[in-house]
Amino acid sequence: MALRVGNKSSPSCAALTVLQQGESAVLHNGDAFSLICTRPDLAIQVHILPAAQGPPADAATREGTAAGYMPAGREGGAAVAAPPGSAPSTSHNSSPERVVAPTTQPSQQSSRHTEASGSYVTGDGDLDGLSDEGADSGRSGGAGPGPGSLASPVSTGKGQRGKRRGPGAGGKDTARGVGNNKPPVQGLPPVLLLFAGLPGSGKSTFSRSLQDASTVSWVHVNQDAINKGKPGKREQCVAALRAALAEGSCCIIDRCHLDASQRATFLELAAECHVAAHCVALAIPAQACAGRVAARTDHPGGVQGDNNRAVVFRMAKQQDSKGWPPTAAEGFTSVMDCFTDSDANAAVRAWAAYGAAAAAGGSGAAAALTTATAVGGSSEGAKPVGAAQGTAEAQAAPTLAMWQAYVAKRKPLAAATAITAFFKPAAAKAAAGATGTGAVPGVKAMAAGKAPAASAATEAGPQQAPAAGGSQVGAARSAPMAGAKAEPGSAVTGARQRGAESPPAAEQRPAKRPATAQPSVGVAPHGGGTGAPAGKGAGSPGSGHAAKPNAVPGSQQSQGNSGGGSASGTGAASPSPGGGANAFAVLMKGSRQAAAAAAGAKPSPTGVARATLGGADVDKRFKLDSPWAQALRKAAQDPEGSQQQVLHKDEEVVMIMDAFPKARSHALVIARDPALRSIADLRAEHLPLLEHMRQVALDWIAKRKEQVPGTAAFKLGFHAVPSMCQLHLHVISQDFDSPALKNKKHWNTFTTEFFRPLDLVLRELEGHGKLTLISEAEEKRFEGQELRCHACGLAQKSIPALKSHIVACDAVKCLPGL
DNA sequence: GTTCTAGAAC
DNA sequence: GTTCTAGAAC
Repeated sequence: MALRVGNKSSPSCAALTVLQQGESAVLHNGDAFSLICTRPDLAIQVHILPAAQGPPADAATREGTAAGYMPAGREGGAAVAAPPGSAPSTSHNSSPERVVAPTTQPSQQSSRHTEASGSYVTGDGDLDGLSDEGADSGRSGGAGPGPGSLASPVSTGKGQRGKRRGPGAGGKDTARGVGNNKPPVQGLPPVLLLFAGLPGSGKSTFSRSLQDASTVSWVHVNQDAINKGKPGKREQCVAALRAALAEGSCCIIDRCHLDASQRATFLELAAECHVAAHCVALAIPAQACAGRVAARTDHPGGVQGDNNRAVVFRMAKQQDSKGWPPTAAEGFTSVMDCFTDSDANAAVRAWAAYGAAAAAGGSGAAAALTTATAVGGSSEGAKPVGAAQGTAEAQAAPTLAMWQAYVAKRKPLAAATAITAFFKPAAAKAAAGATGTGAVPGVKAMAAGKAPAASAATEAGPQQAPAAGGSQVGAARSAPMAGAKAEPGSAVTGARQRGAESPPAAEQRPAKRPATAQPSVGVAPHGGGTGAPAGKGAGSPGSGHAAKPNAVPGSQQSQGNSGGGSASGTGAASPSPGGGANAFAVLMKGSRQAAAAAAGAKPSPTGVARATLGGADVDKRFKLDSPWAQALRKAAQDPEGSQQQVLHKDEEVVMIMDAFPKARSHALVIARDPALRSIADLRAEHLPLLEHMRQVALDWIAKRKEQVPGTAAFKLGFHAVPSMCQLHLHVISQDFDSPALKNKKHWNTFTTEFFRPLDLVLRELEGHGKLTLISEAEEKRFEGQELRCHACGLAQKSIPALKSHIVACDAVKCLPGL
């Protein structure tokens, strides 16, 4: 089936390419709607889905709030109950596996999982997951507490709002796991819930919240306290879990689990016990985790205090190479990605619902189906997926459905006309094989370089196994039960098997993209790939920016706006089945206008959409009218007249060296459009320009690295509050070795959230149509933050001390970046 | 954005 | 003595 849409460089065209190769893709057309395309059996289906509603993810993490989840039901509790039609679940194959892994959390989590400090090794119980070398180096770093500090007598039960958990009525004293005094529910299959996340990501808090909120028996096993309240061995955890599962209790295994091999241990256990293994990945930004670790005083493993900040940052840098993020392909029935505390809250609520119906005497399976129906769409043309009713997987369906509803709600906006998800439908391979349209080389690579693949599927009929339904952009990713693999040859199995092959290698993921402390949101699964590989040309289809719009306050004007030509109307509308060419027509009809309209942007007389905050206001806020602030504007207009070396010049941009470089290599790519005075003027229509700016920067970086061997990694980004008029992209090496870097503000404007990485700017523009400016309070906070090494996180007392540290810091040499 | 200055803090 | 901060001026 031949469909021609757009041009070769358009994401939609790329999607069609995928379709024609037997793949499926999910397009998100700005704010207006999402387009789901599939061809599981070579019969292309196109569905226009209403734009998901709801506010963007909260800014809790952006603000660096401490862990501590709100009680279940507080934060839109009712809303997550999957209002009919509100969640455009599209499911078709049961296990759309993400092909692409995240970046992200961007930045904070990248690189190899090298050494961990002694505190981490013992404290978080990953002793068996670390090399001796790593452990040793960590210990030598002195970042962690000594063995003596591990003597915290209390296990995971401590701090539970005053309640010391004891053995539950149902025999919760499983080894040394801590139960919640609730009996196992007859007939409710236990599940194993594996947590993964950095120290300080909130794993234990999650456990306590879940144990409190749930009506069924949950046993919390934490290696930090498995040995009579002290850190123990993995084997002890396994034994405790085995016992608890045998008793019918649901179990939580609370370890960092950044390493896939460590997770495998517990997946094997789940298989052995014939229970489903689910994962909750707490991908909270490392900066926030470090802050929590620094502040806490009651960690049983002693991973606490200011000295352990560095532990978090080190682990964050290392986790990619160890198998982060967790994927359903590993064997998890689902993976929930939590990027914010709100996400975690929702996940708690979702898991607290597990077994609720059964506990109340109802039918878990019926509840599952009911919930699934609520979030599912019609099933025209979709084949039912093998339901696993009666299994833990089926029982978990309401949980997953709630999560999917939450994800759909929290992520109303995805990348404008960008492909955000790929998966191979089960039938595609077979069909492709039958018709000779199998995937061609490059498809997987393309997908691997793209944004994080959200769970995507086509239709989730009421008769389907709810747990199998992937959400439109859900962060819950389904996979087969660890202990009950789907039948060979089934649709489910096919998808899963391919999924298992799909996760890109760490080096393929965009983890090396500019790191950032941007703790916003998270919408896209796993932090979303920040897009195409750094070297990818601007013409690459769907630049692949992760569908992870920043959770920025004040950007809710787009909420509820599914218009822009979408025939789907309001968010409550049901997905439009079929659609076919019409859908594509709508897709291509003014997607940009739709996005702009949704973002509330109004075209100016010059055709440039102005910020909601008027131009004059922006200028006043940014102080762009000062005479001294016009240097870059003049350079844009008259590059030759600039005193700075012109590195590049074309009709759209001028690149010059920064007059006061804050690193050995520090240049600016300046937009020449006079209408672009600052980032406040950016709109979705400027995405191509930004891609061009990126490419110009990348080209220069490549040359620079040849000229200056040993140059540190580069990052690209904008200052949240620019001082100089005219939009300019900073291109800066991470050595920060420069006499012009003199004070705290200089440092923090490049190493805190004041620095807005290009990737995140692109993402926000894709998702929201414009950028949300930080408040003056945030501006001051960022500028005034204490000095910390951007690589290891250690605090420094002064700029001279910081500079000395940077020179000696090994972590600087391993910094991710371009 | 910068430099310069003065005073405070270490 | 060194460093930081704030304000003024550019």
